[in-house]
Order: sequence, then structure tokens, then C-alpha cells
Amino acid sequence: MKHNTQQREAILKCLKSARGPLSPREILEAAGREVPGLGVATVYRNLKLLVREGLATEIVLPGQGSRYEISGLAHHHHFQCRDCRMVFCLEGCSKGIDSLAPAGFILEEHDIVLYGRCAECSHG
Amino acid sequence: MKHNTQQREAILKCLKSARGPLSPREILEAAGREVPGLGVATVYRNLKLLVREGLATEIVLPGQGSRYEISGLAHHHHFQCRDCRMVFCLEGCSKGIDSLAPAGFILEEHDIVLYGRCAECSHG
DNA sequence: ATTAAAATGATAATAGATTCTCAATTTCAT
DNA sequence: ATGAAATTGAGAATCTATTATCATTTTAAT
Repeated sequence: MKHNTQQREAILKCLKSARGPLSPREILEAAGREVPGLGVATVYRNLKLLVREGLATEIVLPGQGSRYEISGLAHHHHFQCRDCRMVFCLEGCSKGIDSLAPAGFILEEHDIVLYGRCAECSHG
Repeated sequence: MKHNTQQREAILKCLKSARGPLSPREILEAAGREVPGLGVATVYRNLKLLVREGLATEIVLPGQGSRYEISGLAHHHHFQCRDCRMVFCLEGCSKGIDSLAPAGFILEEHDIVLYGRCAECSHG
């Protein structure tokens, strides 16, 4: 990453203003509004680059391709709306998760995903 | 599902004796030991069938293809070993998950996945 | 302004999982 | 034991997400 490009800036800006991790497609659409003609390959290339540089973090939910969110957020989990399919970052974390691991197992990490309807889609 | 086949029986038996959801590949290998020559298509066909009949349940972890476990188990979650990649069913569920949903959001379901080392791989 | 390196966009290519096709085999009611 | 219906196995085909290719454009140091 030697040169700054408007494409990369636009992608980063998207991630910063998002309420949750975005899919490459969502990023293509959003950043494409700022940089017309933006191509898929560029989105993927830059996401990979941003992750490598530590500026973005890859988020994977069950049954879907990777999403990306801005790095540096505190430990948190996600909520996916079953209507609009959007993913939102949540705050905090449920206690007592560690106790779910069976004896003899070493727990290193955990993921929690909530599913339901977001405020808008729950007819807000 | 009009005819019972040894293939289907073998697949079902695998699911019943497993400690967690199995991938089609794992099932192919395990059931293939009982029914030599077992084909992938047959595994997929029967899994689909078993799910339709309510005998098996599809489980999807982040970044991986579907796995299948026997139906009827109580609410539970899973642990994936980062070494052997095997997935294990856990018991119980962490309290307070519901409180993670933001105001205005309707929570319908949740998934929890723990990652780490299973008893065997943690050098047991 | 010039230029070499970096980055882009269009599209082809790849990869992995799952499904389809179809001839051959198996199941089970008779 | 027989035969129609169901199922199977091998391999081709499909689908989706991501990556590679490459000619063209952009960046930024000079």
C-alpha cells in the first residue's frame, strides 16, 4: 500500500460509518456511489489489504461470505436481521460463556450471533 | 422415502453415535466404512431427505459448509476444535443472551460457537 | 511535467460445496 | 421369484464467492 486511492478511501469510509460489518457487495454498492465505476476486484483487493494492515477485520457469520468491519472495536457480537439481512454490531457480551466448555477442553474464543428483526424491519 | 436402504441406515447411525454435527465428508467417510462404495451424492440426498423428514438437523458454523446432527436434542450450542476441526455439542446455554439485543430489535434466535482445543487435541 | 511503480476495472479463471443426470442396482409388495 | 418404483454411484454440471490476468489509468516523487 504505497499509494492512496479514492477507491480505498471510499471503502474505508464506508466501514467507518457502518453500523455493522458489511459484505463486499454492500461495500461495492455503497462505495460505488462515491467512486462510480468501482469494480468488485478492487473491493476485494482493498479489503484484503486493509485486513492485512490491521485497519479492517473480517467477520464471518454462519452460511454467508465474509463481511468486514472497522478494526479496534471492543469485544462484541452481532445481530442479523432476517428481513433485510443487515448485520449490526452489539454491545457487551453475555457472562458465563466460558462455563459452557466441557472439562478438558481449552476455550480460546467464542462467537455469538443473534437473529431476528432489526428496529426498522420490526415495523419501526 | 419409501424404501429403507443400508446407505440411509448407515448415515443415520453415524449421526446418532456422533458427539456433534458431522460434515457430509465426515459422514461419507464414517458411513462408507459400513457401506463400501457409498457415494457423495447419496450422502447429500439422504441428508436432505432426513432433514425434510425431521430426523436430522442442519447446523452451520461460520465459514464452513453445513453439518448435520440428529434431531430432538435439547437447546444447545457447539464447540469447534481448531486442531482436529471436529465439532462437539455442548450442554446448556449462557444466560443473559437476550439482553444483548438493542431496544427495538426483535430477538428470535441465537447461535453460540466456542473455539479452542478439544480434550484429545489439548494433548489429553 | 515526467515517469516508474502502484492500482484499477473488466473479465476470465478458480475453488469448494452441492446438485443433476442417467444407466445400473436394490427394495419390497405381490 | 417377479417387476415396478425407489435408490444408488460416477461423474458432469452448477452455483457462488473470491482470485488472477492484463491492458489501461492513477499516484506521487522527482
